[in-house]
Amino acid sequence: MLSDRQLVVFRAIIDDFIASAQPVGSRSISEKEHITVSPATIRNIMAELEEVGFLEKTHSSSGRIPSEKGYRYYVDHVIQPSIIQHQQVDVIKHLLQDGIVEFEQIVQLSAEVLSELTNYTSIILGPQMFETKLKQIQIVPLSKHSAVAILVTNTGHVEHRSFTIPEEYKVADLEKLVNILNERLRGVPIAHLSRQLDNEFFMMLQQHIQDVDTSLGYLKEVFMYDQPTKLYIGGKKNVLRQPEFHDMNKLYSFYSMMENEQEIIRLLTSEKEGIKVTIGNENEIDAIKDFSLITATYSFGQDDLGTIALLGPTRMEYQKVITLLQALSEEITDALYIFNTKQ
Amino acid sequence: MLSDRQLVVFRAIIDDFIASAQPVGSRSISEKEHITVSPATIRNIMAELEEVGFLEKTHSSSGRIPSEKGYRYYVDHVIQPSIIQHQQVDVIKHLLQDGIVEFEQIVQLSAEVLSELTNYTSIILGPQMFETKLKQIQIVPLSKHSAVAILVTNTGHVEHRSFTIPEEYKVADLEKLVNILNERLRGVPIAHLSRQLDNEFFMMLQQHIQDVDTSLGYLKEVFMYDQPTKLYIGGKKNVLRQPEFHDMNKLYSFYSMMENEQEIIRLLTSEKEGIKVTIGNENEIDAIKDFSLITATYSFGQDDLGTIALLGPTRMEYQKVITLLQALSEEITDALYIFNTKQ
DNA sequence: TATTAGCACTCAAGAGAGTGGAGTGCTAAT
DNA sequence: ATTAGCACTCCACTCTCTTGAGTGCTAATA
Repeated sequence: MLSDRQLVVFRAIIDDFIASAQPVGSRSISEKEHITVSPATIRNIMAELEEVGFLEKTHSSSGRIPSEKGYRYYVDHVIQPSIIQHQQVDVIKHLLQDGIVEFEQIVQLSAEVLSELTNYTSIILGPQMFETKLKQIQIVPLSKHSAVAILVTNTGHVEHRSFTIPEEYKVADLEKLVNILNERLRGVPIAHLSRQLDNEFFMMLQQHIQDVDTSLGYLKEVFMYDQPTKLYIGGKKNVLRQPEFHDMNKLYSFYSMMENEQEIIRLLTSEKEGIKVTIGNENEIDAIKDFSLITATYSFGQDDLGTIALLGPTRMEYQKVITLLQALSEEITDALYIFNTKQ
Repeated sequence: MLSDRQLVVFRAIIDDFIASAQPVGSRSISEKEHITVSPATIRNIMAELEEVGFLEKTHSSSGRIPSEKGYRYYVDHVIQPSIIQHQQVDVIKHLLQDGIVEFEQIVQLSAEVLSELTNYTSIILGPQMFETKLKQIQIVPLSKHSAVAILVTNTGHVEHRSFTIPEEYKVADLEKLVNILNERLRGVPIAHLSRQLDNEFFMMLQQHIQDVDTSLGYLKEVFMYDQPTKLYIGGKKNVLRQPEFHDMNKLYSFYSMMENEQEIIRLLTSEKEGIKVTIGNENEIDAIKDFSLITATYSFGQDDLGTIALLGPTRMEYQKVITLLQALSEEITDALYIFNTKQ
């Protein structure tokens, strides 16, 4: 689509703008080492690139800035699968391999490191536990009228919830119930728990315990929290370092969005594997229409996908960030695979 | 210290500035309903207030703004223990009483509501668990080489950590160990757990299990996480609404600090009960030398203190905020008391 | 035919100068 | 004691002017 000449200039302009955040003039491009033509020639090429919609001017006599369409082309066709940023990935590699203590710690730390390496905001979405299975249910009574239900998964994840024991119940009843549940529910995917409770067990339980309705109601409530997908965010402060966001309204809507976990989860939840780049107005959410979002998936077990993402200005270091995310997602997948099989 | 006249004017100026964030002129004060004197008289009084250091000018012919010393006097001597903001407290009261499901949810929600009611940033520090006691230890094996240790407190709090089982161990050994620990440690304050493990049990355990050193080492590691004091923050975006913070450097240092949980915890951890106000430079941490911090404590059980705090500009609605925090801390204390005794 | 030097043109951004207005302090009159 | 009145100060705004970095176009060049 673009001639070689155009491509060279286009890339130079994008790289320059990504670094400086300032409109790029023909002179500064012609002065670059690998470019030998005069500013006038650059201007002609720039005019061509503007013609196809890859560049824009901020005013009639200003330098050029890349358009969103330009970034899109850059990401899709210009970026080369480059040499992976070894030094950077290594930092995280060490984190992941050194001592895998707790999955959550790793992820939290990865998010922080990632945002420091890039100066953007990093978001990591914990895997959705489609494949995670119930290992054990336990109920620890705290007093006559309250108890904690604890739920352990095969991945070592622990969820818990305290609840009040209805008057008419006895601890013994609960224990009986838990025993039955443990026998029958062990190995059931977490995601199917509440459905399971509804279906097959209602009848069976009736044989053992009276007043099934209430007890089921309670248990369902305990297990129903719709699997809180955990979210780890690092470097929210980094938006403040970008000149394009030195604007209170943009900042406000950004930080508002960042306080709304549900929205972020919706934004990042992805079915497809691989890297996805959405640029500026391609984003559905208004608050980040000035941002670019790059997401990569990592796998957890065979079917579960988690997401790593970076959120920064449309003027983002796509090349660096994409290779970094790609490498990192593989690292995490590997680390989790080891983590999984060790168990 | 201040005459009645001075006090009336002083309060009027502070209230005006808190509302407008603009230097206050003599005319606008003299026009207030409850003030009958002329601007010239106000100017004289203003000069007196400036003399004692309660007011400042931004330049020689500007209106007055309160100094930090002025705010200090205002907080210490001018604010009246006012009618409690019933409507506002009621919102939270309902939250707390409606259905106490999970302590953490309540606190999280309180933080959000608090920041919305005030337009400042709210921080709630979970109680330090001096008084919280161990209810039960459980170990759920996940595989041959890994297990999760779960720790339930009498307050329904659950902590967990997964760990690798050393080669030479058998699950049976662990179970024996846990049984012993459960017998002997039940009721021990969480804070003393690891000390207890060190002292008395070493010898006793030796009788039952060989290779005590290693097992103790593992268990200590599991229980050692120095009780992560949980932090709930709401309304970080609200700083952006304050004109005095429309400055990237201030914002950056604020948000940087907000990403540093340890520092916040250190800032809020308090030994004394009651409300504490620190204004501007009274704060030790540079990042909030332009802020005022108001902290109130709530009690959890007999000895444990948690903290609720609000962070806003020095131009803060002290009166409203102080009464609100006071009321809220009582509500939380009450709610927790009920929560505790129910168990 | 592609390149480039040259030139006229545009526009943002910054510097000065001028103005209006909101504020002050001081003094003299009430 | 209070206040009207006045001179004064300084910010904030507007206007104009200048500068410089950029453009597009044209005509000359290789």
